[in-house]
Amino acid sequence: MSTIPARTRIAPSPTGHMHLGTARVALYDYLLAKKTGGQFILRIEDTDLKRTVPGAEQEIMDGLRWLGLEYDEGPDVGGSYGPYRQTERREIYQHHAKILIDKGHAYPCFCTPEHLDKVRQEQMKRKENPHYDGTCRKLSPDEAARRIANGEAYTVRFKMPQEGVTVAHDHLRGDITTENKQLNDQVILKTDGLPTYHLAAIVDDHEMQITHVLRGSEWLGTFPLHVNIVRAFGWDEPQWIHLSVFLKPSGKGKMSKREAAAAMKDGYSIFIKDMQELGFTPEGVLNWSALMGWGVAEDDVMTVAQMIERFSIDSLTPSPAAINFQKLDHFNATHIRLMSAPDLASRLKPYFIREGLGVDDDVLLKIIPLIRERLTTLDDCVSFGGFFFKDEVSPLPEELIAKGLDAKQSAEILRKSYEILSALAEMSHAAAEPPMRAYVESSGLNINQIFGILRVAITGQKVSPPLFESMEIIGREKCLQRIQNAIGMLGGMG
RNA sequence: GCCCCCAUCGUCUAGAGGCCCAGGACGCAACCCUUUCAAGGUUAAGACCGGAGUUCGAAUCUCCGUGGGGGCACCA
Repeated sequence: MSTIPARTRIAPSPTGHMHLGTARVALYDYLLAKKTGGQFILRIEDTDLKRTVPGAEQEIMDGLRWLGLEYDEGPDVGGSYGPYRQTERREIYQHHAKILIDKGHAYPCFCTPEHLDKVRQEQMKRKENPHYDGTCRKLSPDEAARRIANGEAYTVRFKMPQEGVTVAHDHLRGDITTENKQLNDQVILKTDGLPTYHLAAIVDDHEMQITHVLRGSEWLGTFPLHVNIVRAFGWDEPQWIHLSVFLKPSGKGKMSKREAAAAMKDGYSIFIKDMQELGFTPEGVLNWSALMGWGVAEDDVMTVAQMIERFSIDSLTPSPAAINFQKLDHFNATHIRLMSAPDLASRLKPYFIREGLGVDDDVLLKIIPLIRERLTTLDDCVSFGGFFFKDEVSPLPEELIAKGLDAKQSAEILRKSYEILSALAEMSHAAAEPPMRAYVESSGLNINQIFGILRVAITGQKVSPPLFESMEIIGREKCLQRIQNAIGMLGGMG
């Protein structure tokens, strides 16, 4: 394991909602930085003005913070390698584009988008690979200078080698060899004076002294370009690590808008901003996404601290991974069970409030042991424990009638229960259960029938936390009142 | 079409030539526990894409197929 402190970065573009893929790369970046005592950096890649959406940058920062992936340097926290927003680094890129031109590694291109489009069409018609035809590569520096002076709009293209091969080294995949004739003279500086990703990322990674570049495998296609740019500058390369992509749950193709919508219908999402609302925890989301692309042999339930402990870029996997939301449920539920009661209580409170329930903090703390292992997502607390915070419950009359009994018999059971329970000074678990069990014994009825009716009367629902523990928390008066109400409902049914 | 990448249970993965008639996790099934629902415990079923090599020996190395994924923009 390398002991050199790693500087890693997550470099999202603010063009839409922050999704799972970004979160997972950020996690690995974070783990590597923390593991080695280095820094984790947020850099906003906003060079495409047309695609930038307002609020997206904030969503990224909120998302990272919600996950607990605090960055050491970034647009809103500063740092000694800023600015951390690429639109604020315009001159840096222009300067570097000029260096490349002066070194003969790049050239101004005056071709219009229309012309380029036409060339591309013709190439495709001839069944050739679409590529830049090299018109401006042949221009003499003098002529190029003259046309620039003339005020002609131009881009800057990187001059790719045309013969031989480019060998790029990826940490997970080894050497990736590409024939240079397959490569293309890509635009690195646009007519608007802003760089494309290819220039911006390379320059920034160097200037910000990034040691490890973790990114999606969708960048493999332009990987040779990137290493050629680094080499043209004469810089040292960072360690390149191309991660696997996420596939949709079926494993057929990557997540699409349509797929994201389908997930939402099932109560899942690939967007970080939705996660909290859906009741997922940062711990669960992190643990889950960490394991898609990271091979851990055993003991796969991990806190972030444990992940830092065990993380290694060598154990990352290069193959595509199908998203499995059931596993998210599992990790989420597991981490909920691992939380301390006060911690869980504070996280649950907003979900009760969201449902318009008034939360008594003492009661909330008391119900934690009762509902904790029943929760898959945090918002499940409402269905399992909402009745604790209501004055009255409204059971469905038909649910008050146990299987095999009629309304009259059920009402009789409730009356008898009332008699037993009202005789108690306190509605404690210890006091209430023995006489009720004795009653079940003597009645000749099934325990599920009697406790079931009582459960519906007390909690208003057929499925609930354990009955007597619940009754203890609800309290004597309220319990007796609820039983009365239920008897009333049954009476009304004739 | 061209280029690149990937390939172990349904899914996520362990496995870096003999420790593997392949281990863990999710899910699934059964049983135990049990006042409902969970949780927990025990058990079961379930995979090395195919074919050639290399080797005494291959899930592990090589090649060829096949399948899957990604890319081929003045987007990232």
